[in-house]
Amino acid sequence: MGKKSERKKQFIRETARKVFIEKGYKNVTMKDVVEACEISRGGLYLYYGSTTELFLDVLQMEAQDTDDAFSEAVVNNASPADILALFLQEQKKELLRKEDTLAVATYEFAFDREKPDKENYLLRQFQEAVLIIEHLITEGVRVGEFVCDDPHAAARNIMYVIEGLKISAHTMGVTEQTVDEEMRYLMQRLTNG
Amino acid sequence: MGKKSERKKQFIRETARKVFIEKGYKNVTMKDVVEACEISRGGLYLYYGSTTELFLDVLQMEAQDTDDAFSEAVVNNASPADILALFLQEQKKELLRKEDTLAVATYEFAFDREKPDKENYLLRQFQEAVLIIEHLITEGVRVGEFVCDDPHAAARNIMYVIEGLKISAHTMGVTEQTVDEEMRYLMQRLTNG
DNA sequence: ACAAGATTTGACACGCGCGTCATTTTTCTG
DNA sequence: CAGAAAAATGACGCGCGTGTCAAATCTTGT
Repeated sequence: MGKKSERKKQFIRETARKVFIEKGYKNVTMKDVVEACEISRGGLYLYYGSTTELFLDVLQMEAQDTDDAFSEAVVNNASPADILALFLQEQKKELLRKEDTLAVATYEFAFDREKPDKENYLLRQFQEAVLIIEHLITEGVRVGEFVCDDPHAAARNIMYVIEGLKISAHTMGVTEQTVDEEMRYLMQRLTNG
Repeated sequence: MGKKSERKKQFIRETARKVFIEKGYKNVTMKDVVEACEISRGGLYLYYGSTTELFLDVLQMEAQDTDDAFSEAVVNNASPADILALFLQEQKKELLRKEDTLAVATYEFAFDREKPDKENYLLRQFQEAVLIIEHLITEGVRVGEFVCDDPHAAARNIMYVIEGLKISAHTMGVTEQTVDEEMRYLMQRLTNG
């Protein structure tokens, strides 16, 4: 495996990502990927043995990226309230972006029940986010920006709301206004008490 | 179509429901249903032309049932706080029942459908629930049980949390304790202010 | 330039799910 | 009870997705 091979594998991964975004998880066939990549059937199997294998690799790449984004957000040391507001804005953008997200594919994948929970991408993301928010709230309380008895519960609550909004966005449709109202409600509760 | 036919159709519907619960939506084939019903392939096609048609019928039956359950809950005129607590308990039971629910199949189905929002089962359920909760909160405020500035926002918030818990239960796993804590958090916010 | 090695191709065989329909079985009716 | 009508059967043809592999093509080293 030279760097040539690695580059091609990366190309396939990135192309497949677009396919998963467009068609979800279950609807994607090797043929779809082959055509999107403009390579041969056998060529694809040289790198990935199944759509599942491919999707796992795409997810891992995605996790890498979003982890970087998280780190970047944490580095900025504005006030906790500002950072939290920014975080909510990011989430809003993400969950309203129906045409350019792996969310549906990821859910579909998670629904498939016969596989190890070891690599549970969703859970990991969720727990990470809870930790970050909890930390923000605790800081906010310390500097007097927030009022909150139980930062952990509050953080988890916020994440459940976001999960709810996310799944709602992809199953029943959610307007930008609704999301705004919900986000405002979340912030307001922290600032009021 | 005599009543005999109708009875058989009902039998197929109920049997198919179990299959959808067990295998989700996308993984169900006509063969699965045929085998579960112990009828012939052609026999099934006499009643349903596709798994989609079948699932829609199952959903409709399900909606009928839960609507009845809702009505029943509303009839009881205990105090708003009690009714809300009861409602949350019901939701908890429902979302922890991983092995006996159409939730996953319904999500999978919702992911597929692009156009007909007309028959959006999830949205309808959600909006109905918001209305009920909003009403409960308003009543609760009136009799002094609850403190809440914006019952509509609060109600919607509760439902988003429940949605978040629901999807979490089926994708990352949620313990009973977690759900309890979350429910308590929701109630507490209404009683404190 | 040439051969050995590495890479890529796409035709192929296989399995599966679908929807049909000629045939058989059951039920109805006079 | 016979004949008609209705209901049920399951074998069949079709399309599609899968994974493979011998052959073709491209890359190296000399």
